[in-house]
Amino acid sequence: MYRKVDAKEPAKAREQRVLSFWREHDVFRESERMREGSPEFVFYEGPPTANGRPHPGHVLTRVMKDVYPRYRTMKGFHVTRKAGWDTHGLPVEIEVEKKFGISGKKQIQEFGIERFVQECKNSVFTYEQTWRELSERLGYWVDLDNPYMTLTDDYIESVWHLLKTIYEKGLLYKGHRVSPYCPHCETTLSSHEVAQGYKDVKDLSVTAKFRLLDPSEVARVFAQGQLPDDTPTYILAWTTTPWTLPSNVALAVNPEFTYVLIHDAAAKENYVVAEGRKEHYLTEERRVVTACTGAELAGLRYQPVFPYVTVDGKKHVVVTSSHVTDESGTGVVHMAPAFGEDDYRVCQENGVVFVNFVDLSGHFTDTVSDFAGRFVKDEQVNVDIVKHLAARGLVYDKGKHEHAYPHCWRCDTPLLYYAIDSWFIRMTAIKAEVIENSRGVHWIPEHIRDGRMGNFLENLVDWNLSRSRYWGTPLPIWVCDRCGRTECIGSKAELKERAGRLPQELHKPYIDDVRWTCACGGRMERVPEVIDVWFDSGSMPFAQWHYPFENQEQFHRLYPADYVCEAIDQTRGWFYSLLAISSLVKGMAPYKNVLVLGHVVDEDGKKMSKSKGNVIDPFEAFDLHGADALRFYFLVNTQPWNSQRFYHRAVAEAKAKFIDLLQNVHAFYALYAGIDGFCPAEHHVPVAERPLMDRWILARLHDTIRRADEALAAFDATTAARQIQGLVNDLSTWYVRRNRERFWAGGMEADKAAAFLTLYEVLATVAKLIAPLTPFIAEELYQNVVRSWDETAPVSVHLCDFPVAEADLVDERLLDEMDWVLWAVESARHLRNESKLKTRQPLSTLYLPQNLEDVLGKFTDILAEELNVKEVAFVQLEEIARPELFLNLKEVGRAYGKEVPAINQAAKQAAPQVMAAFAAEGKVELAGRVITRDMAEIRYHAAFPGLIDVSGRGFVGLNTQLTPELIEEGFVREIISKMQMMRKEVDYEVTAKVVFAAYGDEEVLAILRRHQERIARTVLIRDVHFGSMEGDLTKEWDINGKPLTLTVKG
RNA sequence: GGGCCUAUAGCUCAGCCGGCUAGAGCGCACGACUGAUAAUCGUGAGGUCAGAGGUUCAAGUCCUCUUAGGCCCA
Repeated sequence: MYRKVDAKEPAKAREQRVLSFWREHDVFRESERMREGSPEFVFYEGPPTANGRPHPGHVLTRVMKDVYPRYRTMKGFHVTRKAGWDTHGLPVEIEVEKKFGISGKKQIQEFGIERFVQECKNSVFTYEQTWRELSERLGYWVDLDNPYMTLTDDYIESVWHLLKTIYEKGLLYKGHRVSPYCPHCETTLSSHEVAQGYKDVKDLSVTAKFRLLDPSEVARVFAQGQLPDDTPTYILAWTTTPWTLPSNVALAVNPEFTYVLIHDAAAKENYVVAEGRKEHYLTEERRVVTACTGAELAGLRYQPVFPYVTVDGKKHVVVTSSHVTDESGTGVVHMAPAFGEDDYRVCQENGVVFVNFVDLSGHFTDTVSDFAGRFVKDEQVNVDIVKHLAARGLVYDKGKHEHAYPHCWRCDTPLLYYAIDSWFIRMTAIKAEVIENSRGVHWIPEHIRDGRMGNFLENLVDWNLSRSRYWGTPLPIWVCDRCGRTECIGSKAELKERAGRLPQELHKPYIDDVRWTCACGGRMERVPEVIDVWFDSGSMPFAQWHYPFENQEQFHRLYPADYVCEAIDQTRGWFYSLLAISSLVKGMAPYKNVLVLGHVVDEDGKKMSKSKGNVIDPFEAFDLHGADALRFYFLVNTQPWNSQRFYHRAVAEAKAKFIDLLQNVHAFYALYAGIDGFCPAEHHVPVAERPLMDRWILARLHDTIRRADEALAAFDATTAARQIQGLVNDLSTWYVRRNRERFWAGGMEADKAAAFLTLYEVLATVAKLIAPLTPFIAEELYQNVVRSWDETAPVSVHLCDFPVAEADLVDERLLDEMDWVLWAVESARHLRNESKLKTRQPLSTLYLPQNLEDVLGKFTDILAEELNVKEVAFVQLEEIARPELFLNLKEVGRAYGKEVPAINQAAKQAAPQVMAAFAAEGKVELAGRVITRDMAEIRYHAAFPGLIDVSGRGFVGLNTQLTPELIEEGFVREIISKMQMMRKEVDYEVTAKVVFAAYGDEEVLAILRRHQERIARTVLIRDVHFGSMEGDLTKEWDINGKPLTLTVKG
């Protein structure tokens, strides 16, 4: 009935067996089914993208995502675990571009948008099988057969519904965003992409002259004294992008800076620059006339350097901005709002007009009549622009400027900073609410709340929703080409009502063909953008159920989440997008508990990345150590929000210290329970009637259940894992080791039954206790220990309830007392070690403090056996030891010099009360000198033949005097030990009786004869033959220095 | 440049509300045990608690600054 356990079986084989068992009995689904109707523990799965291979970090995430749902299921909750896939976005497009060797929008258009989009769709699930396998091998239970996928029409429709809700609240608006932009690929680049493409280049730079208008105003600001009011005054501004000058609409100065007015006597004109830059603009001909602050310059109007900006509104004025520095140029920055993020912002803040004279391919529009159609980053264009200015006397200076400028990582084209039409969600309007919602969330670790997330929300900006790409959820906004009327569509039904038809799918390019006629007679056409993929994933609480079009009940039952978990980089990613959308639509946080994980790093604490080549393949780790070992390592190693080092040696260690240890105890139990055909149902020994050791390990067990339960309830699996590891370690290294003999006693006396029952109860409970943490070994243990005889028990450990700590079994006092026992054992072993007398040599007496008799008295059997002594005596220290006041001569010498000999003499003769006084007060007077604690200590010497050890907790003494009887017994133990080793080496069944033959030293043989019966009983010997014999194994031994040759035969 | 986290033995980590001589595992050396046996146990060596200053009767722990590393963002 018990399967014999091969503790050396590779973990992979064991786990494969468990996996097929789970499949066969549909255990995962059953675990959900059996809790239907129970309170819901709501878990949201953050969707990964399946077009890349999983990384060790994904293993950690999945472990932490799995543990708590499993735990809660066992605690009686229903946990819906719907998988999800994040399918849209630029990374997918780039994979397809790579596959077909194309790059950039033009080539995509040549490739065909329909074909491109279909290829994206095909590529999305490239690694789905690998991800499935990862989940399965890891024992990550999630419903991969009914996942939500962001690319389905249902999902998109739900997202549209959310967008329309936001639109109707007036929070969705169109603006511009200045982004790094490649005019060749006609796409914006992410900061990551930009960072890849910096190159040092020499660009033409120019310091242009902007003539101030309104001489009277200028005269008022600068009290320019004797200079005629009509002296032309120019503000100087330096730029490395002359092509932006035709779009100039303002000049920015720092309001805090001082600006000086420099008069050039030769040219009879004035220049304005920041004071911090003035030395670069002074010559013999020039002098500083006067100065004013940047703030005072604000509002001055100037003559535009090009005539193209004709739009009505505020333009060509001096504005202020604190971002202006005086580290280069003139301390004045020319503003072209379409071509710089700061420019755009400053112009917006100051109500200055917006113009853009460069088309999407980077060429001047017709408005710039002198340069129309020319590419702005072309060097000659910039030269021509400068010449054009120079011809009109508007160039102060020109030169070449070398700087790092970003280039497209794909096509090497210099990037433009370029204002793109963008749709925004006005997050700033609900900022206070978002912050409040976040503050109500239980962030784990807590510092995320006010730290990373809190700071991020304090600096909240509007959400730039649109992406001018192809593969994504289309922004459902239609605009009339005549009257500009806009409409946001919130469902397929609405779309059909407007357009009279639906596209074949809600993706580009199909959706772009859906048009209708506006009330004004114009044509309603969709804006070209798709949306940020973060909006997709943040919509999942709604869209995973196709809410509100279907599954209203599911949605309401499963919102908000009790638990989500991702790595820390999701703070501004998924955690934020979920929070933002929920706050916008529902006015509340979408989750209650958020576990934020650290990153998985390599052995040296470096990030694992493909480029460094230090990524450990998760599958290799599964094969090598097994999923349980991986899971346990991640759980026990450190709290999961710290970064975790991951390397094979560390996982192997976790396996050895927990999985293997437990499997060893399991093997031990299976072996002897098998031999005796032990069936727990057939025996009953009340716990109160079991030996102390049994009561102790049960107390230890139930104490651990309580602690582990508390920890898991608080999302602290690390503490739970550590508690359980401690239990398993005590079980193996103390309980089983100390009680082995009870399991191989003959028959089935009450004591033996108690031992079996106790070990059974512990193992059966541990199986359930570890089920959420290490589900494979838990199942293995449960099947063999419980299900092998109890067919009424649930089919799988994962269908069981979590163990309940029984308070009356947690005997705190007993736990405390066993701590003292272990202290005594350790101290005594230390003495054994010092005495050089091996444990097989019995000794007469172990001395322990009398005041511990109450605590240790009932454990004398255990102590005597463990330490192999005949007697445990509880005594006063003074009875067995003599104290000595031992001086630290170096310290005493430092204080009292040549008086040391006299003081030392006094110390050696110190009366007991002197020593008692020193012990109590830490100082005493010797030979007229004060001896303090740092100068002396009290040492104890054994007053009996043996050793003594005195520590803060108490003392332990070991009598090492040997008698002939003790020596003879030592020989017996030695002979038994050698015989057992031989049995093991031949590998007889543990119950097989054997024959031994012996010859050698007469004294040893005499001892063997005298104790033959006892030896035979212990070693299971049928017959001892004195002399030589043919057998299975013959060995020559050294028995305490005397030769003995043994032969064994089955 | 801003923010967050981390720093304790050769390595990986504990260390509660500030409180006895700062612990564990691994590794190393030595020893032991043995019907779990490529398992197990003990002992030993190994510490500037990153550095400096402060608060306190008392600081690894609280405060300030510095240094180094990691992460997020500009």
